[in-house]
Amino acid sequence: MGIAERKKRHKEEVRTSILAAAWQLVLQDGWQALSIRRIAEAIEYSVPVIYDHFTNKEAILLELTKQGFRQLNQELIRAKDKAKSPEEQVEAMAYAYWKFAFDNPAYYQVMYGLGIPSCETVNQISELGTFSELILQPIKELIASGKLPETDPFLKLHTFWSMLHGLVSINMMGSGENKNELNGLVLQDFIRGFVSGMKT
Amino acid sequence: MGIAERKKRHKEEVRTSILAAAWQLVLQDGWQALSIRRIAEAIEYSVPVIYDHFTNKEAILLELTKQGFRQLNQELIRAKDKAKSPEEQVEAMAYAYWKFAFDNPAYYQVMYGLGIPSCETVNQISELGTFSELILQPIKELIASGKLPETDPFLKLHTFWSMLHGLVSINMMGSGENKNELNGLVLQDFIRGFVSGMKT
DNA sequence: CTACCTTTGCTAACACTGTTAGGTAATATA
DNA sequence: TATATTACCTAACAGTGTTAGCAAAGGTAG
Repeated sequence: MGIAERKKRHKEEVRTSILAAAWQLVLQDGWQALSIRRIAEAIEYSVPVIYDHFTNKEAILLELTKQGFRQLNQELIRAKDKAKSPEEQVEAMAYAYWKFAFDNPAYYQVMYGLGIPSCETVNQISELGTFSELILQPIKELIASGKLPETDPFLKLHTFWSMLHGLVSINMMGSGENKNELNGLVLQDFIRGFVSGMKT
Repeated sequence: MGIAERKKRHKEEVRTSILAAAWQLVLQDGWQALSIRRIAEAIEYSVPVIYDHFTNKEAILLELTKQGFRQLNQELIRAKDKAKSPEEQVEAMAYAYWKFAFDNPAYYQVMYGLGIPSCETVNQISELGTFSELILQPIKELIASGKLPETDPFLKLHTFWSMLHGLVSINMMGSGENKNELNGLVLQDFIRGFVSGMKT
């Protein structure tokens, strides 16, 4: 039954080519220029073929969102592994998160801004679980070693993530000039306020 | 020359009716359901009339964004006037910002998420100036009274705004269940970390 | 090898979207 | 009363996401 496998493999190839084409189009011309017809043209198939692989345009965006979180998680793991103490791990992950966002603005845009993340779509991103636990671990260690006041680790994670996202989000739309001046400082200010606030 | 004035007044009426209709449509069916044709139908005019008042659909969104900031500014002023010390003012404004966002999610969505705030559009929102100065003032007072280390007030404003936006943004998409539990706590955690961090 | 059936892929359409060209009828000015 | 302006509309263009229905190729069974 190698035939069925070959077909399945080919179908998989088309699927990934759809995602690759979509991603390339986004990198070239931005999210607003992404359309089903353009994807179809890029992969040299007709439009309905895309709907054999994805039920929606939103499903394609969802998949790209997952890709984004997978890559972000990898960067976070890499940063975390380099650091030793939980304090340094949290700090390094904050920097890595920030760096990922500004290195891959297109990813960051679809992971948040676009897709209009409703409750339903958010729950479909299993990668968010890995993301959470990645940050949760050093926070729990800090609590266990008594370096954090008696707070809910989920609450701390939530605060950490929220603030970091806010920093990235606001700084990404910043008005050209004073942007470069503040960019680095703002992150340092956050690190000082949140992360090193846990060391005491 | 009362005729020209009457015409001008009427034109103004149509303009505001466009904005009112757009806003009502958004409140009813969400941003995704807002279209020029639906607005035209609601105000009982043909489609091109709308383009006599707004060059774009984006221009309508921009105007609604400004409305949102105007209302937010009002709430901030109200909160600030109730408080006495600069510390309490900053704290009260954080609460007011949070409350505004969750009382008017549609406004908050267009002010940030939608419109894809680029550098150009952001610069067109003059209300952002008022917003900034509103928060900047108590921060500067804190610096002047020596309660803050020698930092750039703009940097502190930036951090304050960013974190607050992040909190709101992440908590708005939260997954139903643990949302209600954390909502209040997260803001308190922020206040404790940022505002009371300035008191020392 | 032929008949059948499933899969694969396409054309063409539907119902929308934002935007605009061009014409008509009403209104105010000379 | 003639003219110019304004107000407004119909109709179209070019694009969007999505789907119904059909043709052809592929593999399967008699």
